[in-house]
Amino acid sequence: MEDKQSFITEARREQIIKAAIEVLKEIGYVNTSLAKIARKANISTGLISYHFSGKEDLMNNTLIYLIEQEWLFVNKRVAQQSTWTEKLIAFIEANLAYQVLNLANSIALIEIVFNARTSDQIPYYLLEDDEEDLKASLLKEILFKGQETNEFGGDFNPEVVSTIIQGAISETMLSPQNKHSHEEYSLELTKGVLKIVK
Amino acid sequence: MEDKQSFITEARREQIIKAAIEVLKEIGYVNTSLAKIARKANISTGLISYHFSGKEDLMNNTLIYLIEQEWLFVNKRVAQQSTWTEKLIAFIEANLAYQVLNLANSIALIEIVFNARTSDQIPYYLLEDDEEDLKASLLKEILFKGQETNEFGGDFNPEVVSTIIQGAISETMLSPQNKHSHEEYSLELTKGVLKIVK
DNA sequence: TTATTAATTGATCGTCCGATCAAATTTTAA
DNA sequence: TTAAAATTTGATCGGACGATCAATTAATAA
Repeated sequence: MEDKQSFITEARREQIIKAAIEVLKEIGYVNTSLAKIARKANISTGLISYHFSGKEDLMNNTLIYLIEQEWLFVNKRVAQQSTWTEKLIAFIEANLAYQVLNLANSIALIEIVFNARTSDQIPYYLLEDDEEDLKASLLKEILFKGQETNEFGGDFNPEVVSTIIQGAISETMLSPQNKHSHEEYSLELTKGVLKIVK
Repeated sequence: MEDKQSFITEARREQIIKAAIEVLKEIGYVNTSLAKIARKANISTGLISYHFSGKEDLMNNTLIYLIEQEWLFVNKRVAQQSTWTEKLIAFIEANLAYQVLNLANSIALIEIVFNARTSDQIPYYLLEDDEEDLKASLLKEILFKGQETNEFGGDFNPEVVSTIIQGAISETMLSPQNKHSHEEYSLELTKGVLKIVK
């Protein structure tokens, strides 16, 4: 039946995507080829072209997969909290935790974001997402609502603070801080953010 | 004479590097080739190989050039200030200003950092620099000294705050904030940072 | 001026890539 | 069981790449 077929196809597509993530992590976007992804997945090169319309399509689907995985993880933890302060802390901690727990995913995400481009050749990292980026929207919502309900102070710009927080989270991945552990960084970051919003 | 020769060579090398920066900005690292750089510089492909040992060598030299340009700009502005608070604000504002004034340089820097790799295949963005990164060292010094001299408060970790600031600066490039101008962002960011360190 | 060295060209080589497709295999439906 | 459809293989194609190098031109020094 269709269900079974689409199930097989879906499983194969996920297998290919996971192989792509591994290869991206190991050798980076520049050196990643369909042949190497096929070898990693123990399938033939042609099979990738059968399930994806080309390299670009595979990379786009891998990006979507990675963004969704991250979103599911972060959103789950945030949703468990009730106050905006708790949600804000959960957001930061969940992001940092995800990076540690899913290093390959985080690296693959970076490799794609900084190399893949839209059909009009604009790199994803210079794209103005806003509406499409669920994670960024969630963070902005937390900051806005926390301010509206007077749980946070009024002396900060939610848009700007949102960027600061996202930057601080991203930067952690890029600069391996030996001096302090991840827990320590998480603690210090939330402390600093609370100083800004409270 | 040697001086004249090395002067010509140096001029040619800089011409090639500047062409590389333009091409990197326009089409990204993945699509950048020596042939395209040569065409941009109106020279033959072989000439690039004459002045650089290969593509990798050219990219490494371009990276060094870009880092130095940024460093000269930022350090100059910071050095003009006397107090650590002034230096900290100058550091942030100079970084943001450089990105706006030298967009091509900033984009080319990103393209290289996220794609070029060391001889042992470690991507630069996962490298633990610390000592070599003058800009990062300067920021840490400002935070440390400001704390030592009690110009800043003691309730923050300089290493962590350094990462937060660098992340916030980098993130500005990546998320074009339409809502607020660069000046506004600069103002809000320094305000937030001062809340953390004061 | 002339011999030597430096700088530059552009054609060419081998390699790897993404994409294609006829053939083989497996799965599904009748 | 059998015909049809879906899945998978692996060889092959044209193209772009980085690198090389003999040949040419320009600059320098004697």
